[in-house]
Amino acid sequence: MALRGARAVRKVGASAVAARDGARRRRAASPQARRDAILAAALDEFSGRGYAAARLDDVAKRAGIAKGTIYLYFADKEALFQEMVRSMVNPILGTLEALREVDIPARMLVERLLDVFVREVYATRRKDIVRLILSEGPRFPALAQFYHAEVIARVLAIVRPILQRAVERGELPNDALARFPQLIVAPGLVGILWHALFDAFEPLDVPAMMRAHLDILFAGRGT
Amino acid sequence: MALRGARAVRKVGASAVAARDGARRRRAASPQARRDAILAAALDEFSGRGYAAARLDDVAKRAGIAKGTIYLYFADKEALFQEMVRSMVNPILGTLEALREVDIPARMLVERLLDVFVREVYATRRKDIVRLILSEGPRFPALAQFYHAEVIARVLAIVRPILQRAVERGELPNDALARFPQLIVAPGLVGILWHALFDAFEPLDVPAMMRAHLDILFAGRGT
Amino acid sequence: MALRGARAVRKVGASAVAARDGARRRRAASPQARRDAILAAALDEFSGRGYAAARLDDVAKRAGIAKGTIYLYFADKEALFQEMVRSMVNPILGTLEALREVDIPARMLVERLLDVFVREVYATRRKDIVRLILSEGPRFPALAQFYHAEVIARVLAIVRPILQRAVERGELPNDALARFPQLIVAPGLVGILWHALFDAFEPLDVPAMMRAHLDILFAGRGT
Amino acid sequence: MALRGARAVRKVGASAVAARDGARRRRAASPQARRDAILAAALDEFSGRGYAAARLDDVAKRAGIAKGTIYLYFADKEALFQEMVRSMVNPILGTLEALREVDIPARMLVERLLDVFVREVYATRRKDIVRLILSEGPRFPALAQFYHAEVIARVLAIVRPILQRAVERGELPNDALARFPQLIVAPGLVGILWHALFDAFEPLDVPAMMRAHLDILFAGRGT
DNA sequence: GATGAATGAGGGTTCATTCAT
DNA sequence: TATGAATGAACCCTCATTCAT
Repeated sequence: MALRGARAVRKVGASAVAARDGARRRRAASPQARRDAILAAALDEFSGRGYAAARLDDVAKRAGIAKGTIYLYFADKEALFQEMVRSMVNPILGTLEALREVDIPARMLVERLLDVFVREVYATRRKDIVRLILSEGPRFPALAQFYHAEVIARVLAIVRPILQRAVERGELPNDALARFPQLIVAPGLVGILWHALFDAFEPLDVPAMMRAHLDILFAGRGT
Repeated sequence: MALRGARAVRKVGASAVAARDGARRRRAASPQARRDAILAAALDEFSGRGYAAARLDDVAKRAGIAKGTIYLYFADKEALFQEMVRSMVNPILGTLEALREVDIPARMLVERLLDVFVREVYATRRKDIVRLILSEGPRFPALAQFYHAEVIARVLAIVRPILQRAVERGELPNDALARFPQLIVAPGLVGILWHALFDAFEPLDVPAMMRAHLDILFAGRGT
Repeated sequence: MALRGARAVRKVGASAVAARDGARRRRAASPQARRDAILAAALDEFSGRGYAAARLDDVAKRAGIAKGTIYLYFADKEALFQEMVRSMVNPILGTLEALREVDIPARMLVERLLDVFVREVYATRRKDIVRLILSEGPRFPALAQFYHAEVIARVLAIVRPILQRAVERGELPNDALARFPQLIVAPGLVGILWHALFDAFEPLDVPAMMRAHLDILFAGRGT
Repeated sequence: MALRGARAVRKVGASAVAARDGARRRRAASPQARRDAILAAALDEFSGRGYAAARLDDVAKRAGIAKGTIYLYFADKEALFQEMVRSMVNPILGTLEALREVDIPARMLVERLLDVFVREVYATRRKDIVRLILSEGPRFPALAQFYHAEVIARVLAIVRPILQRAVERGELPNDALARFPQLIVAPGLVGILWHALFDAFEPLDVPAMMRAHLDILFAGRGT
């Protein structure tokens, strides 16, 4: 108590920019709004430092709340992390269902898929979520499983039959894509990772790369 | 599991000798051998837990040495990490140079590239290095820069002119690959990440996917 | 168990209403009734976990009120604890006065005392109060003093002259009991503590032990 | 580091008297000596504050070591507590065996028992151990079981047959003590608890009380 | 060089207490 | 008066780093 001044010193990392303590908040934020603020702060901190190095102290500061408040909304650090990821992934699941149109030409399907990816993932904070899943997934099997079941498997289930039919109809030169639809989004991952790692040294025009990717997938079959 | 057991009290008494089980013999290992043992142990621990969660204690145990010994070879945890990555990346740089053959058909170049990737990266511990760079790179800009400069930029420099020439000669249906050679290895990354994240739920035959990828890149142009 | 479950996130939303299960109805309980409910809940929690480990949160849940309400009735955790003890001790003080009958034979006095102990203390929640005083007393000198002044000293003041007179009249073989009347209740404490600690391993028939104790105190002097 | 001065302030409780930080210790204390120092400090802190309220920080200061050092010798706070209790109880187990003399008169046995109690328990730190077991036992069933099995049951096993024989030989006026040998030590517990709770208000001559107890147990049968 | 006991800053988590509603 | 979300000090425990041997 008497030490307040001294103890308050403590070097404040860059992530503490948003700190706003000292101000008696206690404003009438709805529980949902407060939960969302914590999730948003968590996204920043987790994607900025990685799960292990992120500090709940910084999450709290960034969310404009006290550290203990986090525990009113989430059981612990791990739960906060996983729920944050899920909260970012869930809204896109509906979008995926919109792709489920049986009689669409393969090319149109792939175009839509890449378009959704660029606009809903690459251009948003979701690209950080994808990076977090790729980085932390091995330590959070539940999360990897969730992402596989809810996103990957679902997309594959939609895409595979359509590509298969396209192969049978001769719309595709071979069955490569039908057998490995993962190839469709591979450049998307490269885009996300390149952006996080190498953009400072050599920028990459990811949307243009995605279009080039499309040109390759449907080469010579008219644009 | 064996590592977990360490959570019990580290008995300080005479029984501590037995704690060094699994350790290499106490023979007078050459400094180089000892350094290599530390690097090998570091690779295991870092790729198993991630940088932040890896414990130098475990690295030491795995290397069969005392914790303090690590500091005789490396300045600190971060230096160990970075030097470990570099030590894994360096040996492949020579292999890359071998690709520098001016007058090679584009397809053959790409085939060799993918082959090198599968055999020298995907089938080895280097796949873990790639994962570590992708995961930890944002926190280690020096490492990202190193990897970009020594591997990425180098490969691009080799590949781009050859693809460019192939385009000019009409060997490729469009210039997509020449403009974004990143597309060549994109499936490789997917392979590595899928293997680490989703193989338990849905296995993926990565070599087969790479061949399928090749089929797409050079579709209709004969196998 | 039910309390343990609380460790999960305290859901903040609408579902919080259901969290008040087991709680008394929301009728306009009189302040006295509410105070009593808190005291009863406090007894349960304090005697179950000890002072330091008891959580006011759990006291509130058990009393069917909100945590903050406790502070409308008690200054803080310590005050709640001390007042709870006092509220349990006070009712027995009258009973003690009933012992103050000047011309009673020593044996009858002791019999009554032990009988009161067994029926009013050992057979009731007051045994937990005694345990709490014994356990926490050193950290709550005010409580120890209160208990000594209100119970111990009072009983001693009643008992001593009667035993003294019995010695003088030759009704007792020696003055041991007159000098140390504490010996009368010593087995009572053993009964309480044994019950709390060792009953699971070796049950003890405390009332029978108290009768045996009486046989010893007045050995050979007829039942 | 830069905060050293400021951080060092922090109100220092009475229990920190033995603190000696600042002085580069690292002297050649044997592991056993250091372990013992921790156990001694733990005894002080636990018996002074109770298990829950004792701070490992204070234990460390009192032992003249850093906080983390405790964890080199004990798995966690609970292990420290339990091992401390066991380390205090174990040395007396041999003494108990010395009581195992088959053909000893009942009175002599009881005298020895009470004598051991006064000299080995009441007059030593072991009285605090007994208090801790009585206070914390319900929260540490393993400890209660250990104490019951190693001390209580053992003493009972020694004492009961001898008392039984004494009853058969007519050396005792009744079988009360043979059936409830707990009555022998009951005053001992009262002595310990009184000392901790009420000595400040009304001192109690415990050794004298034990002798008076003996007078009662063997009343009229000669001193 | 090698060791590993010791250090102590750091961070996750708990919970008594406050106070706006 | 009653509520319970919010607060933040306190405390257990971990682990990178040091250094006497």
